Amino acid sequence: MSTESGSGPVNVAGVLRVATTRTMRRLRAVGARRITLTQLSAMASIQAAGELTLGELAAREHVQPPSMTRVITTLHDYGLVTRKSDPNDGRQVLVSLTDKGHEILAEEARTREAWLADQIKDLSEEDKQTLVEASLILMRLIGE
Amino acid sequence: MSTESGSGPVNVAGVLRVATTRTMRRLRAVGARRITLTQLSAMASIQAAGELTLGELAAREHVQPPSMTRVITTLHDYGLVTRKSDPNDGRQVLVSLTDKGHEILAEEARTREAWLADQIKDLSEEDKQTLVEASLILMRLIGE
DNA sequence: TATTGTTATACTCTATAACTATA
DNA sequence: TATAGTTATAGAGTATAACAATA
Repeated sequence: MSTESGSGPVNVAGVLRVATTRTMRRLRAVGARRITLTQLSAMASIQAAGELTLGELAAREHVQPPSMTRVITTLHDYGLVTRKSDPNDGRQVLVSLTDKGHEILAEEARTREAWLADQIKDLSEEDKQTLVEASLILMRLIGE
Repeated sequence: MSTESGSGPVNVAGVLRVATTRTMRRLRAVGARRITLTQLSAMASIQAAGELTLGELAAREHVQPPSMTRVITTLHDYGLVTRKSDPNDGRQVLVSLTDKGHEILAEEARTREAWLADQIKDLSEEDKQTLVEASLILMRLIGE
């Protein structure tokens, strides 16, 4: 967990934790106020899958089913997702995006990331590459 | 905001947002259940400063004063921080860690980061370095 | 009057436990 | 009886608006 560098051993986990915590706070604070980060993330997963059960979605997002029920209920109230019973197994609920959901997802993703993208745009190509690589390492690390 | 690479332009902000969101979820979920990430982060800032006002602390943590009041109230209830009026300006509240606070901070930081550190330990030195560099770029980007 | 912090209020995110419906 | 999802409940984290105390 320690990496030697110019100034001695580095607590990688600690540095990463602080950076992640503060980046999340900023991303939340900067939000467009219509769709939350959690909802956006869920919608992105639904879009990627096309259609999937609530349980699968909860697993992919690493949250418990009751948490996902809430997210989906809100998105359904907004008219952004559809829910229907699986014809083969009435216990399961199949979730997908509505047309409006696809539109809003694209629009929100742009708006939501505008601030971050704006900070990033002046970075060197090398720094951008570092951020992308670190993101990929993280996704691998946390199992997604 | 786009970085050309082998497979075309990359949405750096988007990739980073997803990675950050999921890493935070994992870090919260893995927590030791006594002290939260927010409290831990506040305590680390207090320790770094030695003693500081509630307002300064809120600014460093990028939260509003009422949010920090809550965090400090909880930590005070736990006996981990002291609050006293600034003798030179009765409006201000000076916050510092108690002995127990220092102990718990050290212990919690270890426990809390253990999971992440465990994932990280098998990475190549190069990947570790990438995570550290990305963290530093992020901290610079979000203004801390 | 301006500043610092607190209280009141509200909303999101998340979890666990208990319940319902279906298999 | 086992599984998928929902409802009930609770606590953390955060914000804005209104207030109190001090300068």
